Amino acid sequence: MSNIQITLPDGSTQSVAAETRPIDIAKGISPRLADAAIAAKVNGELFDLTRPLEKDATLQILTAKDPESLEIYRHSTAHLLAAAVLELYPETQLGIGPPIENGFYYDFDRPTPFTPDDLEKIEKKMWEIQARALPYERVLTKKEEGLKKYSEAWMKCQLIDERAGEIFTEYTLGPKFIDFCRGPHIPDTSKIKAFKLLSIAGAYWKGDEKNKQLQRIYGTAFFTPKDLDAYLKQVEEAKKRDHRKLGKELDLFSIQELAGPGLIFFHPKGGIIRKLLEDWMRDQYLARGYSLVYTPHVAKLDLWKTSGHANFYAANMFTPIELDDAEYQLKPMNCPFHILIYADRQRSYRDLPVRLGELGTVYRYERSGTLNGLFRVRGFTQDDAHIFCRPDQVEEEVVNCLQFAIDTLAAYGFEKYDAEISTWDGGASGKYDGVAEQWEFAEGALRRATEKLKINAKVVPDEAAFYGPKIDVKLVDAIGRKWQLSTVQFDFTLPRRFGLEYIADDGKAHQPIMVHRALYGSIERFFGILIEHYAGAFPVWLAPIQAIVLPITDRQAEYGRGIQKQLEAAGIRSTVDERSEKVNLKIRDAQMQKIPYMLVVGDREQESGQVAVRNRKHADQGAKPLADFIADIHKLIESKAVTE
RNA sequence: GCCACCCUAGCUCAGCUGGUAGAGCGGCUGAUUCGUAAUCAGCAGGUCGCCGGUUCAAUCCCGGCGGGUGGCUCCA
Repeated sequence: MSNIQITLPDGSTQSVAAETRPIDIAKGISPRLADAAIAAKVNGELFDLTRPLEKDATLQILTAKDPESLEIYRHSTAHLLAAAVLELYPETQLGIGPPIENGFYYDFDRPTPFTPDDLEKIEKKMWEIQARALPYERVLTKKEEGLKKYSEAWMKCQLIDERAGEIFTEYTLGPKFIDFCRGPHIPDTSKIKAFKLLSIAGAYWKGDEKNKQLQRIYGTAFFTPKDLDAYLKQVEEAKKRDHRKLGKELDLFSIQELAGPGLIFFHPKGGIIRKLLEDWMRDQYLARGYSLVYTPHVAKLDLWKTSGHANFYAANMFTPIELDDAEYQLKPMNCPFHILIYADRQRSYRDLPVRLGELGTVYRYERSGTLNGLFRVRGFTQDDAHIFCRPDQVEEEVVNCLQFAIDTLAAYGFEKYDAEISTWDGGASGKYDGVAEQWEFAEGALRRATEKLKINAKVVPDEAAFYGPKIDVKLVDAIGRKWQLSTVQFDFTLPRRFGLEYIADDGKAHQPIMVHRALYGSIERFFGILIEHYAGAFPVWLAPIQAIVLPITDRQAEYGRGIQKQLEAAGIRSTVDERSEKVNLKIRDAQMQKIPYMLVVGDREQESGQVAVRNRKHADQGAKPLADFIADIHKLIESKAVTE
């Protein structure tokens, strides 16, 4: 047998017998490396540690430190899950079982659904198999043979049929489990140290609801129990911040069964926050050259036929309302209304850009299963604006929109964000409206705008809306979750459908470029994100109650009321807690309501004419004259500070 | 919409294999007047989501409907 040359990452080379396995080389380097090894990278391709090396190659041994490792490890854990399911329920058919962002899942087809009790049983069985240190073995099978061998396994046949080459790889785990899989995997189950099955869900085969619905088991896995624990704690933390929970506890909003799902009621405390969000946005509109408009909530169905929504958006609209003269449609979008305003008079190139902004409430029929608190609702208000401009103005408009989006994020305390440009498929599928020239022009404008603003934007091909390319901004919240927020989208379709035009300097009519943009996205959703980002402890300028006066005994009640009157006069949202309760209790309640400032007043303060300031985050701040406190809090409010 | 699970006092939840319900918090009343995260006592409060079925008897078992949670799908 001839020797092959293996080059390691440090540049050193070794000559080894062909068919040597990466794990052998790792052992040769150090037993500890062999022990820590998860997989190998051979000429840039991921390899099992036990897959023989056939020719000269560069070799990297992957350990838990390498980013690819966790995915491989989770993928292997998914196989372990499937093997356990097969041992317990041999009649089960296997779907797919990939690693995902925070773990893995495996899809199964079986006549009876899994129960939460099954999850426990399966987990136990997984540990049993884990203890056997079963190897993950790579098997090569011919396509023909495979199809014959698995003729009774319908999902496997489909996968082999669609994806397999002439020879495909399978991985076995113990006597029963074998799966069509590209790999690679960890050497054996003893490497798996920490995992947990999390939930059961229905999922359609290949994600298509026309297909059979399978049973999906979600789980997660980490290299150490400590990491798993940390992850589960983070999930707990996210639960504590759940805006639905906080919305109830802080009395911000509700959804009323009698009124219908997906429809939001803003309570007084949520209402004041909404008012502030709206004011901020309207002020920004006016400061940035937008015009404010107001449009109706319904319009004749004919409008939606002209816009095309009655056709392609029908599934997401409330059904039309029959009146005596015509059918009316609750609006799912603001665009056609803004277009009507644009088209209501003749426009000169000198009038452009026309920027029409509105906080427009729209109603969309979302399937009941997709509704989710404030995040996905059936009635919501978009901070929607449409810009109609000349081609030579496009780039500046896009830059301004993106700058506006970034300023919005900063104003609410979001420091990190991602951007994504969604482009078309080059016209290959024919599913996109407009011509190549338009797409290239618009996509170029988006790209140049991100370069100019030094925004790192990922380009995602074939993800655009059918009517034009777009850029989406995703924020990263306090606990690292990403939320899709702002969007800037070109629209090649509506200007054409409505015959929009302006008279250019050549005296001829031209079609304006139309840009949709929403920065909060939806006020409801943005509110929900804010609740979770701040865990309900809103910045002082947004806090529904900014200060609460806490008299220690009834003797200071009147003094306390006087303080509150002065706060009110200074424009500070405040209350007094006059209950005959201990100050400890009042503080506890105020803390739980996340009120930024508690002004404790006892005999001492009354005599000196001061207030003892307690901050919700920094506790006791000592006594000071009320005027000083008012000056301090005014500074925070005026600067819209996100810390205090 | 589909799959699984859930719905018991205002809130959070307990209630064994069917025998018409409990706690804590909250509310009300009274006592207490207290210095930086829960003072004590008493009282009130529920056709156990709704409709139907099985049963001598249903919060519990079965079916339908409504609402919610986690997913699938979609997106603001």
